[in-house]
Amino acid sequence: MAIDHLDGRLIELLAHEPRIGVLEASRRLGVARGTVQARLDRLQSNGVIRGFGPEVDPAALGYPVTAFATLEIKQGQGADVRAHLTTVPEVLELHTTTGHGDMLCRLVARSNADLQRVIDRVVGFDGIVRASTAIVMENPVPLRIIPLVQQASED
Amino acid sequence: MAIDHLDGRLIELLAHEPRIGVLEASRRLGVARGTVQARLDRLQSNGVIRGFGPEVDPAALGYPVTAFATLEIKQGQGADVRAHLTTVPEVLELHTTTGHGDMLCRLVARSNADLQRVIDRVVGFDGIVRASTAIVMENPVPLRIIPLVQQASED
DNA sequence: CATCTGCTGGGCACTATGCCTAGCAGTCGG
DNA sequence: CCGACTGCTAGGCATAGTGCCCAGCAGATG
Repeated sequence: MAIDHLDGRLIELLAHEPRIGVLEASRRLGVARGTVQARLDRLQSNGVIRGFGPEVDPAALGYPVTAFATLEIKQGQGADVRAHLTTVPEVLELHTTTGHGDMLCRLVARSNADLQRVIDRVVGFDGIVRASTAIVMENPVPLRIIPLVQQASED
Repeated sequence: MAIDHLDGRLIELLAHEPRIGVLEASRRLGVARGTVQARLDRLQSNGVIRGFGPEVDPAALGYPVTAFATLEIKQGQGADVRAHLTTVPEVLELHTTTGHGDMLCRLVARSNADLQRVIDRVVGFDGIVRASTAIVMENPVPLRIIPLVQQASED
């Protein structure tokens, strides 16, 4: 379940040079090719590595504005709200949380004006009582995993 | 800058079968290999596709608890707080947002008890006035981009 | 009309892949 | 102490994909 140091180095290597092959990776890590292949297989069937999907930048697609919306949901309407939000392409992510606000979602939009349209679409649904939105100005730490991998591989 | 329908189909294909090669992709899309190669190069130098890094699941690394923390920052301490949060491996993401002088960060932890340790470490810093944390219970919509790609490729 | 750009379809040498084998070191329960 | 088991090494092999080239052709543009 936990990962060892070699796993950690492999993940770091893959994160740094994603299009690298198994053979090249084995050279860099100083181990046999079969070892890298076996580790990769294990990490993937473990679920540690979910996949190698392309990381698409919403800004480059024409959606430079990101915001987080906290939604308050009417009791018992959770499933309906989830289904509704799933149909909105600008909703990139949705979580249900503890606390008074029940859901947190990440939105993108073409502009600040467009964000209004997106929010209207998001909250224009019966089960949503109230929404409060925070627009992202800067992203000092973009989604990262390497530091955690390093910590996890030192056990 | 914007992407066309072929770009969209290519990204979808890559998202669905990440380890696919250029040749196989060209067969699936019914175009020449050189075309796929050229599109991929363009999407990458465009910044639309940032990379193909491995998607690591924090839960599989032993960090099954996710939380979002809203931080209130003392005026003028922003840079220091950013630097501090960057050093905490459990901080996966950090945004500065509009609203009452705030930051929003995504945290993970080994357990609910461990989350307390992480939060203490995060807020145990001078520039942070107050923090409110929402623990994630469910993730009905995991981070996704395909619906947005589809919308963007229809123009 | 000439030029440019993007796609096609093909060819080439080189390299990586997937899959196999055999040997060897370390671990663990009996 | 032994046998079984697991994980790594090191190599071989056929197949397939890659990177890089070319000439031709269609559509858009000035």
